[in-house]
Amino acid sequence: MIIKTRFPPSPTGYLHIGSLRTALYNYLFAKKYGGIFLLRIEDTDRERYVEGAVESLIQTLDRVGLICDEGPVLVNGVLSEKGDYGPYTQSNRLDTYQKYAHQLLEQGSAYRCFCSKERLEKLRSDQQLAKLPTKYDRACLRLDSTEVQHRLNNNEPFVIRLLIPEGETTFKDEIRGMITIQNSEIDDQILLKTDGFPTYHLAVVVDDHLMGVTHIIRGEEWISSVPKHVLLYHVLNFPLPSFAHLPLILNPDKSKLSKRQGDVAVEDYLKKGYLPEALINFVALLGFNPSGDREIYTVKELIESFDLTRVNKSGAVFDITKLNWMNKQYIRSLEPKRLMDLAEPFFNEELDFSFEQKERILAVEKERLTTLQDLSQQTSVYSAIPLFEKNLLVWKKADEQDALHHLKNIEQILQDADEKFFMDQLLIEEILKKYIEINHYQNGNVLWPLRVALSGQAQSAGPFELVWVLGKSESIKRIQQAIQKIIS
RNA sequence: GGCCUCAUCGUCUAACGGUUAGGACAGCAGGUUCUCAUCCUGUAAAUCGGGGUUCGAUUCCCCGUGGGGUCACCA
Repeated sequence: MIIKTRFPPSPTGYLHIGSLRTALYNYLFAKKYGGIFLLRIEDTDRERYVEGAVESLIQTLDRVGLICDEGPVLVNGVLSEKGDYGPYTQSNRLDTYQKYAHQLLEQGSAYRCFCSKERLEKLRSDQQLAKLPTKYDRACLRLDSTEVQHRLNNNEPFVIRLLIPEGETTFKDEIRGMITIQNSEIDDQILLKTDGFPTYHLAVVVDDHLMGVTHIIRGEEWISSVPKHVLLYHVLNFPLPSFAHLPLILNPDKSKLSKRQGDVAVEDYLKKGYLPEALINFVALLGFNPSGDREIYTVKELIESFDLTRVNKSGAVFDITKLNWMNKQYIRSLEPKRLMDLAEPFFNEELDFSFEQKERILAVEKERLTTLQDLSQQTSVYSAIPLFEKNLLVWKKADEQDALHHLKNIEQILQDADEKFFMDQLLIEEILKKYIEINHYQNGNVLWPLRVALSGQAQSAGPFELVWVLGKSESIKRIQQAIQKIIS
């Protein structure tokens, strides 16, 4: 049997962090067993329809590397599908759901309900007042067939409800074990709405079966509706898949992760300069741990070590400070080309750096970045030197004359150096350090004023790096300006 | 409130029923470095409570307590 997992988002226009983890775990599980990762669009709520949401969803999944094996794909920006079980968008499968809903009607496993929303709301509020469980009272189940026929002839709108039998329902969750619930606790779930669209419950069961899904891995918020689904599988005579419900990702106050308390959209984090790799790594470890004392894992390693039985049962707080740390790790260690691809959009366009300059700036500044967004603020120094007081040029253990002396000498060294010198950061360091060594100077006496002359800042990248990025003429120009500052 | 469910440092987590309860992030204190960022060292910090079972419970069972989820013609 081929393992098939699925990720069925409702297209709301953004990808929730929790959904990212759900998608990732589905992906990891499928890949680990050589299975199929399926993407399905669950858009049966037309009131929440968002134009272009599917496209942006697929793009986001693409950016974080969660490419589905089956389902909707974007080819040159145009939506199409791959796989033999389509369509993979539920709004294109209405006939299928209706067919099964009517089959259940004929079987006597479901019934029509003509109750208005108003009546249902009243019923619910009365039940709440009386502190009773809120359940449909099955008024329409008691309608005789001539009455039903009469209402149908009158074109009265109706929904189709699942008739929950007596007894209890037990199912196995791969993470939590056996769970049993009394059927009397379950409402006669609406399967087909008045508009002919299915509810989640019907659509998910029908689709998962028809599409050959073997493992359902999703958030814990679904656990209470599993019994309905199990009952549906039973009356539809479908074999049961495996269920695994993931613990929730939490706000710092331990409630379910929500807007209000920070960003929840993957797109927001990408926009802020968090790397896809970091996001994936971070989210993977929210609720799962391969074994022990490691934090950084490649996707390949995650696939190898993924194990549903090692997924935690309790919720995990989304801790941005740890994400920041991890993002920093990835920025510092990512392959330069990949990093540049990700970082380029974050350079301030007004600064107008050449690609080569960007490469050097990134090589230098990546040591100091928490997110790529920091790039826009931290790089202006390479474009123009900020204003600064001449006192800043003086090393704490020296004086103006000392600074002047060294700046002049280094200016001369740079003047005499050829272009090759400025191409090689290590060579720059070697030559300037030699100047310090042979004259028995202290590092600070030379490097502090040089660094300030080049950056205009008390805190910046090192002087060798600055010379390398700024190049010959700009470096010399800045040193000359500093010299003037002291003299005048 | 009913039902379901969960429970190790502030946070993410590790620990065949036997460990001085480990690691990471954040914190604090030092150190390296021209500054920043790194890096290094050290430090503080947890098994929710009560009963069992056992020679021995973080680990198994029960009861509390606390948290969370869910109770729509939303997914």
